Formats: sequence, C-alpha cells, structure tokens
Amino acid sequence: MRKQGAIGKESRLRLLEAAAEEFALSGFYQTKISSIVARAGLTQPAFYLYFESKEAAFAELVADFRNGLSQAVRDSHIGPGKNREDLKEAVVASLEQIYRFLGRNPALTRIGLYLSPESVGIKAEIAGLMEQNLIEEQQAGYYRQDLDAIFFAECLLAIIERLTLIKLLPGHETPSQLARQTQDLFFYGILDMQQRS
Amino acid sequence: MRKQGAIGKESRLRLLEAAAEEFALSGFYQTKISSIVARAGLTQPAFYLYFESKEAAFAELVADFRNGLSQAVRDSHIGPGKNREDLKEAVVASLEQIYRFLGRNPALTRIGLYLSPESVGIKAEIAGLMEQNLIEEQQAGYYRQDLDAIFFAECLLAIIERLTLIKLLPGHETPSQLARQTQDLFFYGILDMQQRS
Amino acid sequence: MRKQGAIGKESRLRLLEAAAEEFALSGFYQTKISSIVARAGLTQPAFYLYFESKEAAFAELVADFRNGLSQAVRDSHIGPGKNREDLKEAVVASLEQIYRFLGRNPALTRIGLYLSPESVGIKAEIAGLMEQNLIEEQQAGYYRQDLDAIFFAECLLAIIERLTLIKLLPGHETPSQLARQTQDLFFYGILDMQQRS
Amino acid sequence: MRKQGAIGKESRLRLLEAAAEEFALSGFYQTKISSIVARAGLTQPAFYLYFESKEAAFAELVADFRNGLSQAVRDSHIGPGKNREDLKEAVVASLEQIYRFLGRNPALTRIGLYLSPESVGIKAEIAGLMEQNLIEEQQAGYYRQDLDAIFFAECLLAIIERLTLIKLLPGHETPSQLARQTQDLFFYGILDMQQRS
DNA sequence: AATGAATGAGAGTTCATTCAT
DNA sequence: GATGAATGAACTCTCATTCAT
Repeated sequence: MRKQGAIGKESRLRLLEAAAEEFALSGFYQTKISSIVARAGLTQPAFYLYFESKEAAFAELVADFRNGLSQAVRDSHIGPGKNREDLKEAVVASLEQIYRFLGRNPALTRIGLYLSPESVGIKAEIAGLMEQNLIEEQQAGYYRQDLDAIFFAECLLAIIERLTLIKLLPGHETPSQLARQTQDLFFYGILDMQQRS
Repeated sequence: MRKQGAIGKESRLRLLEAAAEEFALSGFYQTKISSIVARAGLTQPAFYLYFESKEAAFAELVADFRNGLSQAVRDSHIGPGKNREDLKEAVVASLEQIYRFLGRNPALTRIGLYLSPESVGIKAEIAGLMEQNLIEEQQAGYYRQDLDAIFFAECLLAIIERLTLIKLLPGHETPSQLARQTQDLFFYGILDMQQRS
Repeated sequence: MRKQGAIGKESRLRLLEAAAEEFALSGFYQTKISSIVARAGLTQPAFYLYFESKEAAFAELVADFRNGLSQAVRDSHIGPGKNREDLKEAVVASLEQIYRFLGRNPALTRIGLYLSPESVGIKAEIAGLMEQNLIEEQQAGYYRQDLDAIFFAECLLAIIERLTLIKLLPGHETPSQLARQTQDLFFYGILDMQQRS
Repeated sequence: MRKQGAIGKESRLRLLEAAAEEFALSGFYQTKISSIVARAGLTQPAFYLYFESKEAAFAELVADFRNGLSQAVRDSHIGPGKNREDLKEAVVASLEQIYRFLGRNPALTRIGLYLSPESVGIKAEIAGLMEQNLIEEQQAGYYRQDLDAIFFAECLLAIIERLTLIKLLPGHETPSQLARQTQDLFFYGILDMQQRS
C-alpha cells in the first residue's frame, strides 16, 4: 500500500463505510466486492488499492468495533462513594453509555456483534471487562456479596446484546430507555417485593 | 421427491445429520455439499435425491429446531396454585426443560439459534410464547405486577441464548445448573437485600 | 480427486495432451485453461476435476518428461568390450536412443527442455547421468584419459539440446542422422587429421 | 516519446536497467511494472513516459543484446595467415571475446539468450554469422575440409550457450577458462590420439 | 519530470447442480 | 438407490495502462 493523499484517504473511508453497510445487510459471504464498490462509486480494482482482500476489509471493521466497544465498556466503570440513589443513576448512565456506542454505528455493531465469527471472542472479552468492573463495584458494596460476577456479567451482556438487536438498532427504543429498563430488572428481580421471604 | 423405502429413509436421515453437523461447524455458506455427502458416505447426486437444494436441507433443519423449541417452551408453562417455595422449584424445572432441549442436539441448536437468518424470527416467536407463559404466571400472582412481561421475556430469552452458547454447548454446565443460576438471578436481582429501600 | 472409471481416465489424458500442446505452443503464462479445455472438448470446471491447478498440470507434464528422459539416458549406457569400430556404432545407437525419445513427444520435449523453469534442474540431472556413463566408458578405454567427463557431458547435452530444437523438432533431420553427425564431430574434432601435430 | 533532458535520460536508463534485472530474475510475464519502477525508485506512470509498453521495454533490451552479440561475433573472426600454434591462440582469443561479451551484462544475456521468444531468431542469426566466419577460416585451411560449417557453427553456439548459463553467469569460470576448454574439445575430439585409426 | 488515483479487461478457480447410466 | 462425469454461473483478484494534476 503506497502513500495516500487526502483523496485517497477519502476513497478508502468511503469504501470502508460502504463495506460496513453491505456486510451488515447481506453478511460476509453474500456481500460481493462489486456491491461495495458500486455503493462507494468506484470500480473493483480500486477496492484492492486500499484493502488486501475482502477478508481484510471485514477484519478491519471488526477490529474497529472491538476497540470501540472495549473502550466504551472500560469507560462505563462506576467509581466508589455512591449512595443508593446515586448508584441507580450511575448504573443507568453506565449502561446508557454502552447502548449509545452500540447505537452510534448500527452497521458496525451488527457486524461485530452478530455477523463476525470473531463475535464470540469479542463478547468473551467484553464479558471479561464487565466482570472486572462488576467486581470492583461489588467490593464498593454496591451489589450483594454472593453475586457471581462473571455469571452476572454474561447475563448483562446477553441482555444488552439482545436488546440492542431488537430494540436499539430498529430504533424502537433509545439508549436511555434501554438503560433504565435494564437497570430496573437487575436491581429488583421479578418477585413481588411485598411477598419476599 | 418420490416415496422411499427403508434404505432411502436411512440415507436421507444420514444426510440430514451430516448436514446439521457441517452447517453447525462451518456455517451455511462455507459448508459444501461435497463435505456433507462425504460425511454421510454418499456422493453428490445422492443429496439431490432427497433434498431440493442446499437451502432446502438447511431450511428443514431450521424448521425441525423451531418446532422442537416452540413445543419445549409451551411445555414449560407453570400451572396455577403454587406457593412461594414450590414456585421456585417449578421455575427451575421449567427452565431446565428448555435448556435440556437446547442441549440435546447441539448442532441443531447452533443452526437454529445462531447461524440461521431465520433465527431472528424464531427468537421473536419464542419470546412471544414465553411472554404468554409469563403473563399467565404473573396473573397467578407469581411475579410483581408492574413487570413488563414482554421485556422480561426478551431478557430471559437473551440469557438462555447466551448461556446455552457459552456454557451448555461446550459442556461446562448442565441444564440443571444453568436453570438454577438463571432462576436465582431473576428472582432476587443483584442488590443486597438487607439494604433494600 | 475421487475414483475414476475408464471415461474419466480418458478425459484426464485428453486434457493432459491438450495441455502439453497448448503449453508447448504458447508457454505457461500465455496458455489459458480455456484453450486447454477447448482443445480437449470439455469445459473449464472439468479441468479442475482432474488437476489441482494450472501449475499442477504443468508440473505433471514436466515430471513425465524428466522421468522419461532420465530413463532414456540411463538406458543409453554403452557396455564394455567394444572394439574401435563397434564403439562407433554403439555411440551412434546410444545417441539415437536419446534423440528418439526427444522426438517422440515434441510438445513434452519443448516443455521439459525449454519452457519449464525446472528445465535447469532437469538438464543438470541429465548432465550428471551422462557424466556417469561417460566415466565408465572412459574407464573402458573408449575415450582419451585426460578428458574432463563432466565438461564433456555438458557439451554433449548442449549439442543434443540445440540440435533437438532446431533440427529434430521441426523435422529437418531424423534421430539417426543427428546421432551420426554428433558422433562424428566429437570423435574427430575439427582439425585436419593430416596436419595434427 | 518527446525529447528528454539529462534528468529524463537518466530516469530512462535507470528504468531500463531495473527492467533488465527484473526480467532476468522473473521472466517476462512474472515481471510486474510495479516491481520495475520500485527498483528504479519511480512510480508506474513514469514508466510510460519512457516506454510504450512492457513489451516495448523488453524488446529494446532484446535488441540491445542482439546488436551487441552480433558485433562481438563479427569481431571474433580470425584472419588468414596463422600457423598451427598461432591458430590455437587465435581461436581461444576469439572465443574469449564472445564469452566476455556474454559475461559483461548477465541480465541482458539471460534475457536475450534464454528468456526472450526472439532468442530463437537471435541464435539463428548468430549461428549464421559464426558459419560465415568458419567458412572463411576453413578456406584458410584451418579446419578439416569435410567439416559441415553450419553444423559445426550450431554445435559451437550450443556449447557457448550452455557453458554461459551454467559456468559463466554463476561465476564458476572465467571467459578465458571457458574459451580454452571449448577450443580443446573441438580441436582434438574425444578419442585417444594414440589409437586413432 | 513525475505522481496519486483510478480503471478495463480478463484469468483462475469454486460450487451447486444435473445427466446418463 | 446410487454414481461417475460434467457444467453454468459467479466471484475474487491481478495487472498493464491512463488521466488529471
């Protein structure tokens, strides 16, 4: 790959965005280079000016997503010193941050979370990061002590993943709404509080 | 497709199982008819003796999974008249039934839940069935009245889906263990009960 | 590559022959699979039923040539116990055998001797075999003792190679004629015998 | 192609040399313009500033070689009036001149003698020139009268060609050594002189 | 004199699918 | 009931070449 000026960078970016949309729409195997370049307003060889192969372009998108989401999750850590009421809002804010990232680039999210074979590894990594956050928050006394952090992290991720797919990406709910619903369920469980033994 | 004798039925079944395993292993597009028939110990034209096309075979597997899972979910409904302690066990049993179905045929589960484009529709259907169960159970007074049944159904499904993938299919946990963990989280939430406001 | 019946073997052979002719005519890079299969009366995918790739088919032809020529050279060894007059005829017969092999399949010869990058290695091998023959023949007292066998082998090969290209393959001379001419030059050199010092 | 200043001439030359080396290394079809310009420290369009096409550049190299070699062969003619001892040295000198030219620019030699499709025509021309030299030298009484000049010319060329490839270009022998060996073989043949009938 | 950017044309290869037996 | 043999239709990727600057 040779040196690129401004125009080249622009073309590359256009191709990357076109690729993201095509991949998100049709999946990796059904996406043809011809569709990508058509969407970007270029011809097929231009694609290979900027990417090694179809796989490489896909991998770059996946990596972008992975980095972005990892960062968002790391940033969503809740610091110490919150009282019960503040905690609730902090948790909502934390979740909202993650949902917001996932909603920002729907095509990328679809690729990284549902389409890529690497999604398994990505989710494992994300679950791990969430677990670390949760452990520290648990040590801060925010959650019950007998909570299995990794198990909870997996469940949290599962719910975020699914709600993103069915509510966030189609635009049925906002990050803020989803954050609040998610927090509510996890905080209080499903039992009727009056009757708790 | 004409009528088949015993040998034909056997071959058809072998092909279907081989297809399930290949699809589960490599996904739809990367699975070649040649691999399927090789695994089944037959030749390519034999495949077309029993299936219209690659798509048709895949669709049949998906349909099998969908029917099985729907039934399992319907069967997992919890009847009225349980007290608090019985309820807990009933919920665990109900969840266990679902996990057990999902663990029974890993290849099929992988196809129906993660690989098929139809998985979206399947999950929507399953979520709907779960919602109906939950509503009735809620009306029986088992859960808090302000619980949003469809939201909860989606979360439940999300967790089942993820735990199936990372715990059940790799054999790290049994249906019974998963059922208990899932029930516990949902019943009590994550907060420390002493401190609940 | 699966099992082949008689028809398959026939097709494979037809493709191999077609490939040899196309390669000999146009060289490796300018030969298109489409030309080969057209000449063989088949379609492109059929080619891949019998050969891994264009390279593989070429390599097979080269290997065939190499084996054949090696054998011919080994067979051309001259045994002991010849007197001067018999020797001459034996040398001619020996050379004729080699020329005859080279003339038998012109396309293959062109590929193995001039077109293939492996031709360098092939000629090195052939020169080595010739050297061995020559050393034994020299020990039998047939040639001058101060003759450098490997040098002579290389020269002999050089001449055979060139005469094959310009005389044998175009059909200007027969193996027999070429053998006699070659023998004559090497036996007596170029000087006028009366004047030899 | 327009007139060029000093810088342009320099670039053109650099490209030509780079092309020669790349062609010699990889052959015509496997040599990419991109490799040539990379070696010359320029970009692809620059190549087309100086050459019509890849073919044209190659052809120019071949023509350079052909002219040079023709001249060298013409210059290697041996004049009349030599006695037997002088003749030997004259022949050696003559051969050395040719080997020296071939060794001077290895890349060009490889192209003109082994890689170019035109090499056939070039060798035919060279053989013709050699034949003329030989005929005159034969008429001067230097060689046996029954020698077939064109046949001998072809053999001489064959040997020069092969020894150049395997001894001269890899640097195993010098032009002088090769000239002497070649002369020795042709002068005296391979038979033991004591036993000549 | 030289380059960043782009393209037309084509090649090899793959794969689901079918036919004749 | 099954197979050896063959193919139509694509698709990815490469490369010489050119245009605008």
